[in-house]
Amino acid sequence: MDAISSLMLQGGWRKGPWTALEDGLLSEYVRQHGEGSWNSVANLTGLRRSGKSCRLRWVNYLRPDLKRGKITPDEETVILQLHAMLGNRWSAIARCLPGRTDNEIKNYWRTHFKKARPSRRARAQLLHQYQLEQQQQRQYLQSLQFLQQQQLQNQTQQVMMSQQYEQQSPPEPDHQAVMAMVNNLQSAECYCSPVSVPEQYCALPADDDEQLWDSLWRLVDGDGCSAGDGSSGGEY
DNA sequence: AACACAGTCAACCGCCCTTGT
DNA sequence: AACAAGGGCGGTTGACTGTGT
Repeated sequence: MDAISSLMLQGGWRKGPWTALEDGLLSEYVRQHGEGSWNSVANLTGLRRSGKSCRLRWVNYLRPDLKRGKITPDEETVILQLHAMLGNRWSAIARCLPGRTDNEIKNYWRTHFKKARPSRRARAQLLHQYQLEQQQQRQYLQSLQFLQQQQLQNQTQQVMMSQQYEQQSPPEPDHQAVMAMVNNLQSAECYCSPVSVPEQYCALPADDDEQLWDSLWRLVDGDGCSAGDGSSGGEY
C-alpha cells in the first residue's frame, strides 16, 4: 500500500486554507521537480493535499511570476475586449494578461460585470466605449457622404467632358452612367460599414441611463456580443 | 457599538480532454 | 478500441473584510 492510499484510508485529503508550512513544502517540491506530476506531491513531500489542490495552489497563488495587486484600467480594458470575443474562456483571457490567473480574471468579471450592476468605473468605461463607437459611426457616415458627393461630382464632370469632346455639342450628362455609379457607391457602403450599431443601441433614448444599462446587460448576458459562448465549459 | 449587506478572493467540485497502456 | 490517470477548465461556494445604517 502506497502513501497516498494509506492517507485516504486515514481520513482523506486535507481541505481548506493553506498554511505557510504547506506553501513552503509545495514551493520546495516545485523548485526541485518542476511543475507537473501533481499527484506525486503528497508522496514526495508528505503534504496531505490532493494533486489538484496542489496544482491550484501553485498556479493561483505561489507561482513567482504572479502579479499582485489590483487589476489596472488597461487590464480591465483587455478583459472586456477579450471577453466580448472569447466569452467565458478565462484561461485564454488570462494568457493575454501576464501575471494574472484565470481564477483572478473570473472573479473580477463576476464581481464587476456579471449580473447586477457593475462598479461605477466599469459602467463609466462601458458607457464611454459605447459613446465612442457611436461617434466613430457618425464620423464615418459623414465622411462617406462627403466622398460620395465628391465622386459623383467628378464622375458627372468626366461624363460631360467626354461627351463634349466626342460630340462637340452642348454638354448633356449621361444619366445612366451616373445612376450606375451611385448604385455602386450605395452597395459599396454596405460592405464598408464599420461596426454596426445593434438595434438595442439605436432604440435607446440617449439620456435614459437605466434603459441604456438594461440594454447593455442584455447584450452581455444574451447572445449579443459574447461570441455565442453562453454555455458552460468544454466548447473548444 | 452592533448588525446587515455587499464585495472580494481562495479554494473546491465536477466535467471534459489528453495521454499512456 | 477501451479504459484509467492526470491535468485543465469553468462554475460555485464560503470565509473574510469593508461599508453603510
